[in-house]
Amino acid sequence: MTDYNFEDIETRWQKRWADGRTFEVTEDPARPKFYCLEMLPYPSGDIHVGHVRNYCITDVVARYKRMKGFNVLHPIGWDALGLPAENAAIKRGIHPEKWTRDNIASMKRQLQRLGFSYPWSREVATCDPEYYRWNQWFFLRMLERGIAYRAKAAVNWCPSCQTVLANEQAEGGTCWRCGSVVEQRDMEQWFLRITAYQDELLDDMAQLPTWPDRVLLQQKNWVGRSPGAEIDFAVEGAEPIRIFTTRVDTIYGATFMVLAPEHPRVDALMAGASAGAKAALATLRAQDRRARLEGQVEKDGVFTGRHATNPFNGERVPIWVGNFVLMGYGTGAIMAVPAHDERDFEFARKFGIPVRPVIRPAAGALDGASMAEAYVGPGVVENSGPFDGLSAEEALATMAAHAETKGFGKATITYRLKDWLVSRQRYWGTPIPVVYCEKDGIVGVPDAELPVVLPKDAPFTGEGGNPLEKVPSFVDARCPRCGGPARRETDTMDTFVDSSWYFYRYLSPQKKDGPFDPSAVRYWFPIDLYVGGIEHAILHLVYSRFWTKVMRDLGLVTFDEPVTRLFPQGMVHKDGEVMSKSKGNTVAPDTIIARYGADTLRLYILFVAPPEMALEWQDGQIEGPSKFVHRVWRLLDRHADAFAQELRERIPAELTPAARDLRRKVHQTIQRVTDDIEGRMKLNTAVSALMELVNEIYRLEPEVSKGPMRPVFQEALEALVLLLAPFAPHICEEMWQRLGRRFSIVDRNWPVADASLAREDEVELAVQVNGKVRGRVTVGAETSEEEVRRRALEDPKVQEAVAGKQVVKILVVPGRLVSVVVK
RNA sequence: GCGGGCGUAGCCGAAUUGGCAUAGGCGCCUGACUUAGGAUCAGGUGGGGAAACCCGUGGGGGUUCAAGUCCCUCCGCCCGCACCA
Repeated sequence: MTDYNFEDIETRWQKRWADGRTFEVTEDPARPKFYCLEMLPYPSGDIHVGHVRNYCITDVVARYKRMKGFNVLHPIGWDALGLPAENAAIKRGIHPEKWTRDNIASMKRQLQRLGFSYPWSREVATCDPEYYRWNQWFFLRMLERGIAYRAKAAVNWCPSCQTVLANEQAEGGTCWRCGSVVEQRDMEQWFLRITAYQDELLDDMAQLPTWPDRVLLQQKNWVGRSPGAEIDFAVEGAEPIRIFTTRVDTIYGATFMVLAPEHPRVDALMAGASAGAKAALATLRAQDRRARLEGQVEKDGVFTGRHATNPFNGERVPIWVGNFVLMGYGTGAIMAVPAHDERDFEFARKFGIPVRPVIRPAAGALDGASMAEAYVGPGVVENSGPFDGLSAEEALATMAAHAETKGFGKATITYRLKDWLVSRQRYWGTPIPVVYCEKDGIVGVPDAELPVVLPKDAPFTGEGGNPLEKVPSFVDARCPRCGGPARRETDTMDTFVDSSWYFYRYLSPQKKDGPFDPSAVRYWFPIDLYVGGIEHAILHLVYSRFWTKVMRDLGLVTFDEPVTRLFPQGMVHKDGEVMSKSKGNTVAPDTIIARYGADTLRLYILFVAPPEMALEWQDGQIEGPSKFVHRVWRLLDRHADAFAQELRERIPAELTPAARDLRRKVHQTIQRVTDDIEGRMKLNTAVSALMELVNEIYRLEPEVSKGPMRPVFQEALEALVLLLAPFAPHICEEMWQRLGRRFSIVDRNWPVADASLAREDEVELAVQVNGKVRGRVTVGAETSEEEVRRRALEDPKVQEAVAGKQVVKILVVPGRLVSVVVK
């Protein structure tokens, strides 16, 4: 007997895989392909358990698919640009590149230590100039088409990260990376016109039927499509003010108008207002923006002293400024219909503004003076001149059309989605490839001069400002058009640009004359499975969809969506909290591997919870999978070498009951493990099934491992090793070899279940009388329903329960139970 | 507040379509082997009860021969969204 020396076994096979280039793949039209993708890690320094979970899931699927005969692409890379590297440079004086490369090297060792089946020749690091040159190339293509543009806008500024952020990276008014409250600043910045694709982002969800609803719902909410109308309200002695509403059907009930405090017309309208009113306005403007955005501030407002005219009924309505109206949405101005909008109602009651119902609910008329809350349900339009009698729904279209005919409005659609702000005032990102020429303005760097490379000698002082600005050799440039002096753009790109298309680069990572090889894309795309954290639902997963659509319009790909199946894995918790560096509750995979081995860690992570659910890390729980691996080791260690020496014999036609039991369990397990991986990815129950198989082999080992039934035992051991291989690949390679089989198990055919062998010969049926189990009968699997019924009623316990009563009916659920109803 | 998900032994979790609740694992108990065991092997392990039986999937109600699963209602936890006109 030999000890299970996992360290020796694992390092030996990892080396063998590397030396044999086992997981390298090329396009092979003769075989079906499977593109198995995981979200690439940021090289922070350590692989954490969350990564391990993500990559264990994909590795099982990748190895399984390969054993099934698929040509599997399962690559990995590094999301290697970003702020932490630069902060390390400031704090510790290490260059971001060195910091990043060192981290990549140690994390790569950690991944290899886990035995993941990566084709390392395809490894991509986004900080490589040969990678980010294609960011620049895409940017120039977008610039040519007006998808990339520079504009002044109110943007989110993170004072801690010292850079601007995109809208979705400042959700809730806080920075996605550091959590600081962001400030609003008016700045000129670079944007990508994602809003040009907003309808497609919604409509193409129809092509993503296997994406989880919650992800699609989040994306849908984020795009925030609201059909409505824009209406111009005339203002006495000034230009009209345009409002946006989704309820134009209620416009006859508008009793006031409200502008956002930041609305550009407010100052002029209030020029003649009292000092008190101006002070009130200043108070509104000083309110915390984040709190305002989240509705945590009590509604407040100030009357401007001016009036507007409702174009539908010519009525004069007072113009207010209110803190609940946001400049960033619609036109920053609303018509307020307190009778039919909760917010307007609250405001109107606070300031004593009249409430006039114009929708009549089925339950009866409303009274504006006494109603306790706004009525927002359906009904019939009333008090609305020529539109009376229409349903509210009909009125929406009719009244918008009316406004358009009369020239004071039109039907429109407003979106919450804003263009993607991609410029960052930091060093460790992709330089935006443009120069500013005094004569020619903004000029793109010619393709031939790409990549624009980050200078190595930038000063990292941490004193604010982008280090690139302090590198004259970088900033001073020539205009490609006129040859005159020009200033190079020092902003760099959002790192979400890098991750928007990295999965194309894996296909041809060395390609010099383009971002990827189109024929490789035709072979490998779309991605068959994409596993990663759900926190990217509205960030990376929206940007990636957008990027592919842009690439399609550039003629680079022919499809609309890059990912067929998205599988967000659950988080890893410890002590009831998300495991994270900042919480200080992390578990280092290295420590676990040193103590238990990579195979055990992999099994534990997959076994302890279903992949989509939160996993609560509990130290003791790993003992189960650890014992299991040892049990497998001892079992194979007892028998493998002998089988390797023997001639392979056929399984006898006649089996002993024990051999029959074992064969049945083997084929049932093949069926279960295959179904569990294939369908709902229930990898936890797949591991359970393997544990059951091992328990059964142990139970039957004394009877089946010797004598004429020995080939059945051999079949069981080989099936076990094959089925376990995707989960615990090292020990299975070892055992496959010990069984006298050839390297490598990754190419072995996945076993096929024989349904006739898996079927039970006999089944025990529970017999219920009026819903209670009163007896049991064991019958052959093929017994007729008639016979089952008869046998059920023969059972003495059942007879007792039925005695003296009338049998109303008998239901037989094949293979399950018999239900007798009496009265 | 709105939307979605979840709630099963002491703990992590199983349970195709409604069909014997608690598979598998942890922990615990007993035994075997042992100088020893935090190793291994075997057995046991929802609650009550001497037993027959009864009760049990967050609480309450309903549909059904049959409910963890379907319906209503309440409670708790988690995740999204949240003054978006």
